[in-house]
Amino acid sequence: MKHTLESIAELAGVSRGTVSRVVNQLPGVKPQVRQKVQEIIEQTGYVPHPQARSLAGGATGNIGVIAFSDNPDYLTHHIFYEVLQAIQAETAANDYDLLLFANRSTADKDYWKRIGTRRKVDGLIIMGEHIQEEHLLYFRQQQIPFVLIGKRAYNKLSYSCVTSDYYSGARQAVEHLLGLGKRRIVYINGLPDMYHEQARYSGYCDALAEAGIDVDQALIIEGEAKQEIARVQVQALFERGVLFDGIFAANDLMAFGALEVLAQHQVEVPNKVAVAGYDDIQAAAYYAPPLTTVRQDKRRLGEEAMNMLIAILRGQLEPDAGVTTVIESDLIIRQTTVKS
Amino acid sequence: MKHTLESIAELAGVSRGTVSRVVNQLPGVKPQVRQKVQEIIEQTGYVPHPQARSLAGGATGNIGVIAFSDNPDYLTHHIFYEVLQAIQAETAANDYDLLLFANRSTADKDYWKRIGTRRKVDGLIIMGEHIQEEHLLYFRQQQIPFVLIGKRAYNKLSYSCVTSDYYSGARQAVEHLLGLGKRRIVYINGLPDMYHEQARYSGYCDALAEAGIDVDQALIIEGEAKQEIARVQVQALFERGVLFDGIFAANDLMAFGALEVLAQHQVEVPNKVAVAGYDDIQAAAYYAPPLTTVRQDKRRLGEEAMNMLIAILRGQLEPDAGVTTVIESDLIIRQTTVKS
DNA sequence: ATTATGGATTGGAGCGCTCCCACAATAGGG
DNA sequence: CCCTATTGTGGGAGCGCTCCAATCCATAAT
Repeated sequence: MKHTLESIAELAGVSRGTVSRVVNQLPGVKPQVRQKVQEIIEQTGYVPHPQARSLAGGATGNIGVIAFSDNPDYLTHHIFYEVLQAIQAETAANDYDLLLFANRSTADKDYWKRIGTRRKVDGLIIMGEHIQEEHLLYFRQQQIPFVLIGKRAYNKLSYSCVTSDYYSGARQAVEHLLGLGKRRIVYINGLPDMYHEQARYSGYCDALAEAGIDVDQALIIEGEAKQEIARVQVQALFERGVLFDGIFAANDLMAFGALEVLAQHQVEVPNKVAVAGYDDIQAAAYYAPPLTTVRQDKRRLGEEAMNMLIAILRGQLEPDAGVTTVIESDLIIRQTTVKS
Repeated sequence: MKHTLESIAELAGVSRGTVSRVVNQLPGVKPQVRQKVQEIIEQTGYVPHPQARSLAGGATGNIGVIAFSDNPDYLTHHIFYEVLQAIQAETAANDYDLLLFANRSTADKDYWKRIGTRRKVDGLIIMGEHIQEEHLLYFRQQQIPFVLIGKRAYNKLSYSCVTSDYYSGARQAVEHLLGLGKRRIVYINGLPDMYHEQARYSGYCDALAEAGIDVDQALIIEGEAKQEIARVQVQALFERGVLFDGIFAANDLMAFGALEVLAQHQVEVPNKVAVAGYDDIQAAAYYAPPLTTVRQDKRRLGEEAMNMLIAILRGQLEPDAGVTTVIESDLIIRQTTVKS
């Protein structure tokens, strides 16, 4: 039993237009008529046809999520899937459906453009490490409203985003290490050209500054944000004879890499060297020893991004308003810094 | 510059119908005409409007994935997100888009029905632990072709599915434990009413049988598939004074639970008791000691499911053909069974 | 009672496609 | 060279909706 606007209209003894107004909660319908129509809709279980609606110029009722990452295991990477999960829940709660895209620049170079050409979404949440200004300019030009998760600096672009407080997260971690009496704290950076790496680095520097310690560039490690790279680089520190008593890594896997090297050199953790990571991936709690790390609130990250996007879609927020919502992070103290 | 069938038709000097036939690769167009039209399409970058197409009775170009799970962290749970990732990649490669649904029966009870009423997908991949026959009957009745990941037994229903080989996975794990000389192997089951739990249990029994060992029901533990439950139940084994020298758990988290209790009782692993898990979640490799476990090939699970669904959508496979594709699993040997 | 006024309601046009039938062009057989 | 098969092509109808004049109907003001 398929119902359409027309069939509902007939049943209610009104016209198509009126039913449409009721369905879309638009003004200009007498309360009694609205009520009557609503009853019929309830009885029949009528649901508007999304494709027809969207073809006629309305919305699609879909939200897109795209992850820009060259990592084929993008979902596994960091905390994507936990954020995604929150977004999905929020999307469903707001009666939208969720389209999941993932762009690996290595494969189909222009994959991400299909979001524009196919026009299947009303709005977009953009995540990932490989977001380019080009991408955002395109979506803006295609008039697809978007919200970023994670902040970035661009020349020509003002956009809204949700980001966790990397500055304060890093600062908490480093202050914690300082509080343990550590003075020479290595910072294992990821790719330093990203906004959040800079924020973390500032947190690191400010924490040291407040403790009256100068930043020693010999303790700053940069490179790809991978476990293997961290391992090699911490090994190099040993070979160069650099002394240190603490390590703060920009993500948990890099902390694991550092811990492996420490174990190889039979350095006592946390007594000789204390280690803190970032992200609180599931494995962090299970690592031996369990890893002290900064936990991002992935659920809120996703929720706030959706709320912001919905505000934009409802016209309550300008698409290029450039609002930034910052989500606090918590330091989770485990045994790489404090003996249980 | 927006193009439509009509505008392309005009440019090519043919009719809408002809262009449509070219776009959809239908027969009945002279080669030269087809070529000509194809050129114009290429030049203009014309892309058919999916909503219009679908309204007019065509396909949506979307594949849905739904996870039935009461766990709010469904994506985190087991290996969902790794399978999802593979599905996404495969979907994109086949020029479909992916809609992600997640049903928690606790929240909106009829959430999953929107997939039927909204008709946004051409086909569905169904995952999760809480799939009911009712769900599948509904999708069948709504004529939405689907493929399951994981096998199940239903009365009235024949469906196609992709599942990993739980029987052989379990058997490999148990044979491995037997090979270490273990004789009294505990099996920590999840919810035993599921097909794959039964398959695993058969694998366990058959491995024992071949080694000439009788199954001792005192060694079989059942309950919810959670770390906490496993912990409590292994603790109970100690309290009851049950002797054992091996543990095979139906998932990694339960293996972790068991290992915690062993550590508390200062039981040497693997010498006194060897432990194997199932799934190979990321944390398994990082656990102390690293966990021997059965790795499911999540990528192939997703890929095969998509391939099967696409075959159905192309009419190459009957929706109710009842084909089962079995994906082998590998035993990953780590230090809970073999000292490094 | 009559007209202005503004909100409620109607229904046509059109979104871009697929489906399908009618018709045109071509090929084959006598 | 004409008549019939066959294949190729054109375009109307319609999918279910939104948008937008045009029209209708109350009510209040004259």
